[in-house]
Amino acid sequence: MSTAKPTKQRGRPPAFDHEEALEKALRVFWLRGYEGASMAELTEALGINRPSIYAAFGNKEELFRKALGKYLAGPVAYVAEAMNEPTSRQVVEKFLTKSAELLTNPNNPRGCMIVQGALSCGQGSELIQQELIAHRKGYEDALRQRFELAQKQGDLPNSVNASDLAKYVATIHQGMSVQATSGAPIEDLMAVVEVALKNWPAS
Amino acid sequence: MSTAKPTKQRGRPPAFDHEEALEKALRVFWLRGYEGASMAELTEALGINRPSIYAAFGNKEELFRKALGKYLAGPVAYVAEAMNEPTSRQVVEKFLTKSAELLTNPNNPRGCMIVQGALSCGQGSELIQQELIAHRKGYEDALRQRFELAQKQGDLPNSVNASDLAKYVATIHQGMSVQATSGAPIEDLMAVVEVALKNWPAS
DNA sequence: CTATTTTTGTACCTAACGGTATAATAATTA
DNA sequence: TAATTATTATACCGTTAGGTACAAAAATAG
Repeated sequence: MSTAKPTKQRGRPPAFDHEEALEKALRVFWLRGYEGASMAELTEALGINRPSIYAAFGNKEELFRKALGKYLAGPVAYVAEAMNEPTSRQVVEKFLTKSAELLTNPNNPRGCMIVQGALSCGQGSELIQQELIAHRKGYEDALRQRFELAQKQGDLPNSVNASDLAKYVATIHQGMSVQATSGAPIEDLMAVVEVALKNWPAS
Repeated sequence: MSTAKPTKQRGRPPAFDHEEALEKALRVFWLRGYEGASMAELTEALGINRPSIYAAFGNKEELFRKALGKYLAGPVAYVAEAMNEPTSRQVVEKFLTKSAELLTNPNNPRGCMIVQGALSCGQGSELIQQELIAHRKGYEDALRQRFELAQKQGDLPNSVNASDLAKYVATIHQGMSVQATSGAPIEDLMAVVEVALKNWPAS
């Protein structure tokens, strides 16, 4: 069967690019959080009319999820890369260093969208809140698994608890996100990373 | 001049206690954050009518500030106490341990109100956001000063940077607040504290 | 050229938001 | 008891929230 879609579409052509619009929505949600971002501000930022947003993305919740997808695939892609570093120490160093860069990058809103998107929220946003919690746990779990691998490979002592260590690194990352939102410059976050890594357990 | 106020007041007696009402408002703001807490939910929780709230506390912003005052004077009073510990190591141990207890206490909402009250927020809440940032910096600065004192007293090496160390501890605390909101039990936070303290610089 | 399809733009919906006018109520003072 | 004072309770204000009905517009298909 031929599912190759024809280049010529039937109706009136869309006046905006979905990916560009999502990129703009991402910036608003990143800055304001899920609840803090109003549809009015989003409409303004996307430069397209409200019914077009709803036709293209569903509703505010769906728009947030799709913008979050862009966030995961773009600015946060370094996390998966960091896991491929040869040793646990290098994994953490890369993860935290890249985090410090992202969290304070002047081209972005400050802080991490997964941390701040819906940390405290009103009664209507618990679903989004839970989804972000799940994402945070996912990253923490990836660290834990990587540390367990490191223990098998022998670059991390078996005496340490991989789960605790992962939670420690995740805690540092989340704290740095708060620090970035408070205005801490990258130098300060780098200093924190250095302190945090000063005594990394080595075999 | 006699400014001693008479025990008998003039008009209709208030039907609620200001301090109790503030305590209830505190719980709602603590759980929901500044924006996430609606006046409807606050009115419900306080059990008094809306005009009475406005008459007693001004408006939502003022109510938040007064509830925050209760938070600072009550649940968070341990921070000032922790500074009186004899050594910098003990200061941090007490600060972080007590934090872990508070952040996960089942009698409270999860997490720290100063961290989560208005981390990301909409356009109307930047003032509250800035005030909470100032409070976070205040605590961090208290740690820094305490560490500088410790260096003078000789229980902390002069080679370390007191400012960086304070930011490190504040980052751990703020990260633990996020972890608590994500559902981490106290044991996990205690384990993080242990890792964080494992190699505290000693003279 | 006409019919069909899809998106756009205007204008609007209901509900919830923070906040308040106003009158009834319950105490004290004279 | 009558006047005064402060608080309560009802009912409501204008604004903003997220979301949509509907017709005009711009393309393709026959």
